[in-house]
Amino acid sequence: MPRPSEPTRARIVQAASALFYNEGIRRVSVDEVAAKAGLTKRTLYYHFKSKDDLVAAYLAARDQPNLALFRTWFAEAEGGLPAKVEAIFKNLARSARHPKWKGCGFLRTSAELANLPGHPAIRIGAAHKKKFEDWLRATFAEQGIADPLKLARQILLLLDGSFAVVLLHRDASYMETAGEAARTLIETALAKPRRKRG
Amino acid sequence: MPRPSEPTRARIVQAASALFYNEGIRRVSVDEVAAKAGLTKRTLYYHFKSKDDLVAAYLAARDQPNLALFRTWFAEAEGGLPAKVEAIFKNLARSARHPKWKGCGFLRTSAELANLPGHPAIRIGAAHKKKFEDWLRATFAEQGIADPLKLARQILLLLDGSFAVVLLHRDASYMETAGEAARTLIETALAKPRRKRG
DNA sequence: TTGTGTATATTCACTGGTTAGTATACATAC
DNA sequence: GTATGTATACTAACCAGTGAATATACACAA
Repeated sequence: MPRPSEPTRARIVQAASALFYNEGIRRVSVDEVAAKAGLTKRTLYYHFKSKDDLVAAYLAARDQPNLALFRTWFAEAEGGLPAKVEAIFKNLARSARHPKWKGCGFLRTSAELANLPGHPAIRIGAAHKKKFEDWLRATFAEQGIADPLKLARQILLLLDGSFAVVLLHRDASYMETAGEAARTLIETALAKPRRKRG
Repeated sequence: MPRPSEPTRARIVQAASALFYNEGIRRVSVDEVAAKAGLTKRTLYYHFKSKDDLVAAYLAARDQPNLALFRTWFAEAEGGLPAKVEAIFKNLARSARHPKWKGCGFLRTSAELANLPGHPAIRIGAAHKKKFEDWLRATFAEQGIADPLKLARQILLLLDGSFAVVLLHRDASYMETAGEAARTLIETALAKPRRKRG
């Protein structure tokens, strides 16, 4: 087992993240990543066995920070469940108004690599979205919502829909519209009987 | 004014559409498109001034047929407004279960070209989605819904969200879940007073 | 009917640049 | 003196776009 040089590896992932997110995966060459990381391509290939491997590392590094951000926005919001979920959308809208914002890296990667269904990076993206969905589901279940998985998936659909739509139109207000829809769905679910709907 | 050779041009767009949709825009070379169309690259460049021009033509060719399909699904569905909108999602789920399905070409293009915000192809995609949104808005307005634009945008968010999520997970059942959410939102909007909500 | 000019349409062969990945050698640490 | 880590220099393929020549069709004059 080789002991990997973590600072170097981390520096490469950081450079790759910035370039892949800003320019697109197929647009960015391994040479560019190496140059941005301040080392040669050959060194990069010492730490990563292929470009695909590097792409997977780029998304893996985004997994936990992204989830933590969503959880923080939820936890710090005032109000009940609908307001706390809607706060995620409001915070996301604020992020999306930053000029460097370019959508969701996981979704954009799955769109760009749609011809390679089993690609490691796509698997990491799918796992990331599943974790978010499961966190929402558990949160809804705690609140006694009748079908927490379905509601979690509907919120996820609105969230990922707003990533896609805002990227296309460059109009972050769609995220607030999605937040209102999420609020409506949650309020409707809360108004239903706790066990199973009839 | 040159008289363009329409059959040749159409054949190129057809070849480009299949390749760009299946493999991704940056993955596909102009040589591949020319080969698939049965002519040389130089001939292709007689009909299109650049690859970007060809990408724009690929999406422009999908605009009207896609909209017509949605309108047909809506028109042919039984039941009231919620059921007719939900029918769009059900039909989309059926399409998405086809093994060659790879998401929404407009959204995937905007994801792949996110580093080129003003790209002609992105403009065509944005216009396409606006047309769909406006058709929904007009339909909702006819039914006396209080805020038809907001509801239309929420349905669009669910639709584009299902494109993104189903592409990532390769699980078309998310489209049916999105359809249920759409139904809930429309039923809630129909239950509200017709003019403005208080 | 035949010749000729012109715009449309197509091909071959090429350029200059880029790309993922590698063979080999060298450095550094312990 | 051996593991780890870095750099130089290279390959073989690919890629967007172009220069120059040619083929085809059709209008119109002789």
